[in-house]
This record gives sequence, structure tokens and C-alpha cells, in this order.
Amino acid sequence: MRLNYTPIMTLEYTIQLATQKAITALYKIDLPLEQIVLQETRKEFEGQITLVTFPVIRLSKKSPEQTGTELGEYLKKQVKEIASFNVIKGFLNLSINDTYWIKQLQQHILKSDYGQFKPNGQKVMVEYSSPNTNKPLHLGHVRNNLLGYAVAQILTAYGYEVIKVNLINDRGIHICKSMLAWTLFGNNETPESSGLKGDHLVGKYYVIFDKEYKKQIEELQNAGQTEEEAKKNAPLIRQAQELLLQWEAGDEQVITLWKKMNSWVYAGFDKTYKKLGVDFEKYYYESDTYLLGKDIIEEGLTKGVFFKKSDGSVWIDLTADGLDEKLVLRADGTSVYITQDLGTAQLKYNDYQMDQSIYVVGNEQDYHFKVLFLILKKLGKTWANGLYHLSYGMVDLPSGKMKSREGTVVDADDLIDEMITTACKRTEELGKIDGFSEEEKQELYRMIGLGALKYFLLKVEPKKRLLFDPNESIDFQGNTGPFIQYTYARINSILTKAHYVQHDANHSTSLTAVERDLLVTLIKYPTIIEASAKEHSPAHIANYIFELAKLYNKFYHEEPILKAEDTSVKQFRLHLSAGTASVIKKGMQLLGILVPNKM
RNA sequence: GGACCUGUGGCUCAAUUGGAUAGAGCACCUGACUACGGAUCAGGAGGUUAGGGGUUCGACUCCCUUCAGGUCCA
Repeated sequence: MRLNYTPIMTLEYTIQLATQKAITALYKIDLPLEQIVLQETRKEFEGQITLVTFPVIRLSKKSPEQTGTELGEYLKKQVKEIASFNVIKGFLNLSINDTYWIKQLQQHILKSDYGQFKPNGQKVMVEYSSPNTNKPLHLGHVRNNLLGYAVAQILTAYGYEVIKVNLINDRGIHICKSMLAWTLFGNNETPESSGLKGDHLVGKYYVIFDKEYKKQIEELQNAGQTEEEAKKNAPLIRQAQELLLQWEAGDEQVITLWKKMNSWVYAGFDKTYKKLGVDFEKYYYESDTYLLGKDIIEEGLTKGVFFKKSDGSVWIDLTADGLDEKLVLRADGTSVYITQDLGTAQLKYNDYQMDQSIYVVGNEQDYHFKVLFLILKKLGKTWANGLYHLSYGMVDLPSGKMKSREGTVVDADDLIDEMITTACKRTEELGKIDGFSEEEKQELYRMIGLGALKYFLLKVEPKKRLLFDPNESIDFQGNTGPFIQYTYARINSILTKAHYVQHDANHSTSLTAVERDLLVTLIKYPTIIEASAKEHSPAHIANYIFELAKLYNKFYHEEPILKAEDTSVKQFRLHLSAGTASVIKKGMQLLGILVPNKM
């Protein structure tokens, strides 16, 4: 049964309507529904749903306590789910009867598609990863990839049709640098001959270029040139620029080399993507799109959105919007970044006619996207309203920013391998996986290592910057991926032992406090998906699953499951365990994290 | 010069978008039916939410200002 709305909403709506009636009956006042504020009851108080009475007090002209009590009494009579209530300060805490919570288990939580919303008929594109083809992926890219993938998963669960897209920056001066260095110093080295992963091989020559380039600059400076002159005059940079011109002219040899080196990089990226578990429906290449956008410039000029300066360059004046004047086409008629992005945006829309489009790009480009979206709106593109920049903070090292050219990066492949190795060590120390084949072991280490890494990166609010200390390895205890995986494995073990089969999960006796807490938390899952989707933030999901796992462990310690004396209690607790396991698995899946049956 | 983002116990993060006594994890200290899986659980200690002012029944959250870190635009 797919959801139209979150399960708890039905009950909340009932309570809101009843409250509205109560206010009319008691105080002869009509209060709009949105002023009736419900929230989750804080753990230290009794009850599950809380009505904030302050907005009502202004009208009732009575004390918070009295208002709360009057409303509580009315609601208790009118809403059958409300078993009791208490009033503390201005807060009316409502206790919902156990029957209601137990019913949710059967009706929603244990359903195989729990958490999946009905298709909403909207298409959304998520563009992420967007690498350059001159170097391998690093930790920053990893954050980008995981975010993009998770957001895509979450939006799918929320009922969108999602198209995952990768726009590859495969042209420009940077790749020419690698090409040149390889030609000059490479001795025909290939991934096969060197055993290097393709992207690492090309990245190696990017670094060599930089090193040699710096040498030349120094020599020129010693010969009396200023730094600025030297940077411009160094033979290597001139050659690279020449190479770029040849590329643009379609020089056959250059194109062949370019294709060859890019194919190495793609083979390397594919491996990394596969390890990370991310994928794309469609690849766009900047070599195809970099000339786009010029017709949009024309369109803007005729519409009077852009203006031409005397030197022939084209601009847009955004000062009225609090921004600057922005160049959109150079005097010599060549594009700038934003020109092609305008064109690419139009191209993507023509291809898919999506309702929304999300760009997963670092926050250093906040200004760029603000301008891009604003221009498209000014051009009258109605679809521009669906554009969204999912801006995330940089991943910094204790030493500062990562810089590929200077070699101060945390390489994605290295990091992944390291995580897997650590997972292997930890697991072997604990020695709980007797009977695993070698293949199963490797599979498990990958699951745990990547689970730790992914959870570490996704539990933080995207827009916050992330500090990563390579010397302090990522934790496996506490608020971590492995903790959650462990909880899942533990539940799985119990269910297996009990030969659990899912069937009617009715239960008539009353609930213990932890059992009720667990149910209340479990039924919140769709609400979290909704918030997560609306805010484009996987962190909500991550924190929620952690809360759930923690709560289950508490339950596990407080209440006997297999040893429960009453068989119906035992059955019920097994159902509860199964529901928890299922939500953990689904939630982790939204983050792109797998959970093991045993670990 | 202008604009944007961030600032919460020693460290890493939360806080239902303006609600109750600001919650977790790591690290530290104490403990757990002689483990239904201890990668667990219970408890302790640790906070003027960067500083100051304002708005109101109520502010980590909104406004003003100062400071610190980061980023972008010309």
C-alpha cells in the first residue's frame, strides 16, 4: 500500500479538526487550522502528541493550564484514539491508546513497500558527480556522489520520477595539460603497461605538467622576468594552449589522443562509481555542450534582457537584484562558463521536460547558480522555477583545503580501500563470522567499510563544511554506519532463531514504554522521508535511523523477546523486531548503504 | 569594495523550522540478569548555543551589530 500522505497525518488531522471545533464550542472563536500546532511529545513527558496551547490562550483569555485542561477534556471525549492527557505549562500532552499504535504495525510498518509514496507525476533531474577528466576522484567528489545518489533515492521514495545525470567536464585547458605532459614525458605509458588505473595515470601526468611548468617559471624568473610574465611565457603553458586550439579546430591527431586518454579516465571512473554504488541514466559531455548557449544570448539580446557594450561583449545587469553586472559573452564572441550552462540547461530541459532539476555542486559556486537561475527566469523560461542548487560544504583536511596539483588530496580509491581494510581487521578481531566463504567475507568487509564511510559523510547537513582527519580513522562505534548495520544483523539473528514468519500482527495486551516508543518512532519514517525530500537532506534519514537503532537496542536489553513468557507477547515482539529491521534496511538503502544479515 | 555560508560541552554532530530543563556519539569515570549477538546497554561528569543589543508569552532558531573561519563577484 503506497502512501499518499504520512500515516500519522491522518490522526493529526483528526485532532486538529476536533481542536478547532473545541475552540469554537468553548470560546466561540474560529481559529484557522494552521494555527493549531501539533508536535511530538518530548521524551521526558507522558504522551505522544502535544498540542501547543499558546496560540489559543490569546483568544481563550484563560490561563495556559485551564485552557489545556478544557481542550484536553473535550478532545478526549471526541477523539476515540485519545486515551488520556496531561497539561504542563502551555503544553497539552495527549496519550494515544495502544490499539492505535499496534494497528500501525500491521497496517503500515510491516508492509513490503512501507515508506514508498505514490507516484506524484513529477519528473526531477539530479545532476551530480560532474568530474573533470584530468585527475582521479577525491574525497570531495565522494561527498558529492553520495549526496547526489542519496537525494535521488529519497526523491524516488517520495514519489518522483528521478533522472540521474552526470555532466562530464571533458575538455579545456586542464586535459590539454595532461595530454601534453603525457606526450612529452610519457614514453607511451598506458594503464595496461603501467598497471595504473586509467584516471590515476592521467592524473599523474597532470601533476607532472605542473611540476615541469613550475620549473620553467622559475627559470624564466631567474632570467629576469616577473612572475606574471613567466607564467604567461613558459613554453609548456603556450604548448598547452596551442593544443587546446588544435583540439577546437578538430585536429585529427589531437582528437585521437584526447579520446584515448579520456577513455582511460572513464574506465577508471566506472570502477570507482561501481565501488561507491552510484549510477547514472544519462551522461552529458562538455565537449558536446560547450558551444551551446549562443542562441540564448541572441534571444536575450532581442528580448532586451542582455545588452552589448561598445567592445561587442554581452552583459546582463543584475544590480537591481543585488548582484553585479555579469559578462555572458566575450568581446571576441567566445563563451564563458555561464554561457554554456545556459545552453546546457536548455538542452536538458528539451531532452526531459522535467519539473525540477537539482544541481549537486559545491558551495563555492553559490553565486554562479544564483546568477544562472536568475538569468533563465528573466528570459522567461517558466521551467527555471524548478531549478535548485543543492549546495554542499567543502571537505577540508586539518591542513586546509585539498589541492590536487599539490598532491594534498585524499584519493577516493585509496580511502575506500583503507576503509575496507579497517573493516576487515575489526571484523576478524571480533571473530564472529565463522562459516563465511572467502567471497562472503570480502563482500561483508566492503559493506561495512563503505557503510562507515557513507554514513560518516551523509549524517552531516549538506551545507556544512566537513572536516576530515586522515590520521583519525572513521569510527565503527556509536553514531556510525557499522552500529546500525550491527543492529540489523542482531535482529536478523533473532528472527532466524525464532524461524520468524510474518503473519497477522495483532496483539491485544498493552504496550510497555519502550515498545510504544519504538512504534511511535517506526511510524515516523514516512514523515522523515518527506522532510528529507523537501529539504534535499539525507542527514535527516541518517539521524533518524540512528535514533531507531539506538531505541531498538534499548528495547532489546529491557524486554526479553525469545524468552518472553507469554507466546503472544513473544510473537508481537518478533513483529516489532521485523518492522524495525525492515525500516533500518529501507532507510539505509536510501543512503546507498547495504546491511548484512550477519557480521 | 560588495555578497553569501558557517560558528552549539575537549572533539564530531542533533534540536520536529519560534516551543518545555539545548539532545546524541567519541574521549573520560562508574556499573550491567554469569550475553535472546558486549561493534551493546544503564549511569556520572562536561553548555552564558562566538560576544553584545533588540523583537515576544517563549529565541540556538528572526532583526541589528561586533568578532572569528570559509567562499564567491569585479
